[in-house]
Amino acid sequence: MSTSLRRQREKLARERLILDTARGMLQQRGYLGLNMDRIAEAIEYSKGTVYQHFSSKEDLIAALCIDTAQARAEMFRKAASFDGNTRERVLAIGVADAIFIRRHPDHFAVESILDIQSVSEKIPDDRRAKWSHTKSTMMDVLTGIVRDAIEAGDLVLDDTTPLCAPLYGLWTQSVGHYRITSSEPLPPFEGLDMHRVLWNNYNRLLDGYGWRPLSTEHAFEESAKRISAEVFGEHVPKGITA
Amino acid sequence: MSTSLRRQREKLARERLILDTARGMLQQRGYLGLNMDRIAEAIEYSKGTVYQHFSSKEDLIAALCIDTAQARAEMFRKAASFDGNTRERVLAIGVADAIFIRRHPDHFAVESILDIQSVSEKIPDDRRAKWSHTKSTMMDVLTGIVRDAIEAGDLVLDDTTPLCAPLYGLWTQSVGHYRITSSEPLPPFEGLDMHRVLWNNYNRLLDGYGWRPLSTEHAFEESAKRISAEVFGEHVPKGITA
Amino acid sequence: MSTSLRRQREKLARERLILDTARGMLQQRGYLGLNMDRIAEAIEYSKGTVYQHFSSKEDLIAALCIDTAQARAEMFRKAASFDGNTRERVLAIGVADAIFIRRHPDHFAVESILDIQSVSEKIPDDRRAKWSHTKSTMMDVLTGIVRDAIEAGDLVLDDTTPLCAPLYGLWTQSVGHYRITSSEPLPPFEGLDMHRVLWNNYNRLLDGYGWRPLSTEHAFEESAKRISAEVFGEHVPKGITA
Amino acid sequence: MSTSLRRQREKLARERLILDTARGMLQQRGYLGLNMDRIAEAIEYSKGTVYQHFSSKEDLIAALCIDTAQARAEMFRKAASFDGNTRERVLAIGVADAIFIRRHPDHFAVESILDIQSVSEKIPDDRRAKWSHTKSTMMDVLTGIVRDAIEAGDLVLDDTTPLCAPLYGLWTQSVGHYRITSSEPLPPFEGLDMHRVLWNNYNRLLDGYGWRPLSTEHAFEESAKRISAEVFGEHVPKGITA
DNA sequence: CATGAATGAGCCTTCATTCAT
DNA sequence: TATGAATGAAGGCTCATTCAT
Repeated sequence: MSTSLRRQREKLARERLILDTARGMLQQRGYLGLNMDRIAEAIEYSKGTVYQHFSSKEDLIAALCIDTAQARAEMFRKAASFDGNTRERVLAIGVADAIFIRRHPDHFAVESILDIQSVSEKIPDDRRAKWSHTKSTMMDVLTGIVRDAIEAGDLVLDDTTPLCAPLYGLWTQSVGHYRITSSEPLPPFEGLDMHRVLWNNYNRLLDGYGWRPLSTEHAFEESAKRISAEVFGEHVPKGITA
Repeated sequence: MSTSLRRQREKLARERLILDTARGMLQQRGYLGLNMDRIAEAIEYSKGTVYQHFSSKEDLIAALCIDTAQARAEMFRKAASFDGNTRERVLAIGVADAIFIRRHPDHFAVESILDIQSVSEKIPDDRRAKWSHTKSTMMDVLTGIVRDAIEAGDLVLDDTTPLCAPLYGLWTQSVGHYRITSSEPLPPFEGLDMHRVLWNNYNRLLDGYGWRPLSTEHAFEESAKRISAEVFGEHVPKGITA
Repeated sequence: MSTSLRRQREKLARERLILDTARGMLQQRGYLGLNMDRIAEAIEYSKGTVYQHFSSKEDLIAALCIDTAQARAEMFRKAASFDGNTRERVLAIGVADAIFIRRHPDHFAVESILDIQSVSEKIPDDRRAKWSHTKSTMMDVLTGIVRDAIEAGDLVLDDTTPLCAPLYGLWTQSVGHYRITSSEPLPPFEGLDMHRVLWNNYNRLLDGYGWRPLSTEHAFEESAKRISAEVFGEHVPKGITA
Repeated sequence: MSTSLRRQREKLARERLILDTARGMLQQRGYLGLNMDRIAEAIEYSKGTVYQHFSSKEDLIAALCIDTAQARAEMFRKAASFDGNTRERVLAIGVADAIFIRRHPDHFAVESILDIQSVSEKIPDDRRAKWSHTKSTMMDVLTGIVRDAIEAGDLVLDDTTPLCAPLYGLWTQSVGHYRITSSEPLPPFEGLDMHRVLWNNYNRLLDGYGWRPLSTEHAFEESAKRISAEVFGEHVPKGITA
């Protein structure tokens, strides 16, 4: 029946509305400022209605996280499919992440809430499964690039180094960079463009792995510009180019 | 008078007791699981007594953070004074941090609480000042090593690269590593020794900077063993050596 | 819909219940004896419900004050419209106030709480506005009578005497009388009917102003009886007549 | 022994110190802002010491009240002994009170605290007795003047009017004036010099009683100036003269 | 006598969740 | 299905008072 189809659509739209509202609140007032009353008021529906979509506050936060992580995964997928050499493609991930952080500056903070045990245990199983799946999807994209690089001979890893090692280097830097820049800058970093330093460190690390072409052999800033424009239709994020 | 000296000692001991108890709670139940009632009950003193030491819950958390950060700074200082080349000394910091993380697996989680605005604004000025000072101290140790490396000719940085750039690479990896390992491991990393991967990435990054001696020129695993033993009187942390 | 109308009614009834309960508590145990827990218990609703009506303890006290002040204003309005000469009308206000004090012996004590700065600053803006408005309304009634008296030639004020001067004389006596009688009576007043003394002093003051007819020219006790009966449907308060 | 005499002196001095400190606190931060911790800190003695002087917070407040009331009684006594006619002497009390209010603007607020039952019942018997005695003393001075006035033929009261009636008119106005001026001024009173209005009303009331000489027969403003200067060594308080 | 650490009842307020309508 | 009034456990904080030293 078309009625139920319309209902279906409306339900999805309301779910979107709740998520977007909650995200805004989280950004502005932090975890402690997020509460079900305020959400209900902001979306102009009742609290009961919110609970029809999300079984608990924790469930809502998990949904929020998954929602953003899916957007991130999609960006990574696009980045990985950039038409260039493998080193360009791995850097495309870096570009994607820089853009993502700019778009969702609060994502990691929300994510870290899910690691709190008392929160985590209230997430329904189906939601938890979806969360795992989303993260896996994201990692698969990344390991795919490394595999391609090895196949293409751009990267050579010795037997004791796992496939994901270079990825882990990029990953830790990205996460750490997010954490560090979300506090007050420490004196030695004050006034510096840390995004740029991060980008350079990506290259130093990959150079250290000997992933070809090295940063001394290729103008990756040019690549970054092309990736931003072609893949994401945006200007290259501040910091990646001088 | 000896009486007041004893009082002084008892006060310090109780402060220790509160901090240790609170730390344990934070580890087990997160920020929301930490509450003044529970602490008072656990230490078998009244709530009022807790408040005589810390003016608010936030003040207590800040004190907790400073307490651990001071231990970390002290470890960094010791590491930096290791009698070896500059590259060994910078890796000594990595060793120190690995040991620190093993000893205080919850530190960064606590630290991130202080970045929440609603928390931060309740920290008394004197405590806040101490917190800043502790962080600065720590960074000074690190920049000192880079300066020494440049002076000794072990490291050459071009004009566009700030002094702290290689540090930032290590720093982001350390922080990111902590964040990542505090959640469930993702599939590609499952079963791997991520400490070891981290340690290798430190070396790859420094190799990428051309910081001499390169990891291909020196057996840093040996250095790590010596550092652990000589500086910290411990076995080298799991992961740094194969 | 009739459902929501009933809800509306119930809500108002509960608000009444809370106010009346709180008033009783304030009377019996003072500001410090008024607490939200006790109120909730007394009305047999939960604390949360009380807070759905009044956003804070201070808000509740303000509401209490406004509630009673509105009753007072209404009594003043009725008194002022008494069909008699202007001096009778101004005394009608005195009669009204005597009845009011008998009905609400605690009102001024509550009112004085609102003057405490720490209390005042927690009153929400809308409530504060209503409070101001209520007080203004009351004063307008009073100045109206003076204006009428001057117009009718019953009262002549020289240039240096403001319109509200005789009012202020009545006002201060009323407020002072309230304050004084709420403590233990002092020796010279012991056993006396202070209401009667107050009433006489009203007349002496108005005589001092030459407000016609003077108390020597008119039997105001008779007027008081009529006012009590006709305007308020009550016996004249004890004290006004011998 | 002279030692114990010195002790005695020191004790009295400390009692003064505590009272003065407490008074200041009450003025600045109200009843809720007055607490034993803060007092002890301010006087730089320990809490235990404060409790050696006053058995409870309520006892302290009562002592505070008595202390100020004694000063007031003393001022009244001086005023009553002014060398003039009885009407001048009764107005001297008004002048005294105006000066008193200027010196101790918070006195009545403190006094009203003692009327709260839960406070009152914690006052030790000896303190309570002293409080009663102080108030009686004050009233005796006043009734003395009325008695003198009747004896001198300046005032004639009919049989139904108690001796203290005119006094009560002044008293209520004084107390009411204090209460009213301690809140925000209401619109009709805004911008007016209410002290002056009060003073005029004193005269109107006494004129209403026919207390000779009437305000039309004598320049009481001149008397007020003399009283202020001769009795209290101060300028006449603002308001009493134009 | 003086001290001040310790106490703990008491208070205000918040907010996730339920459920009758 | 939507509503939102009602709930009540939970938690942060204060402060008068006591008492061992």
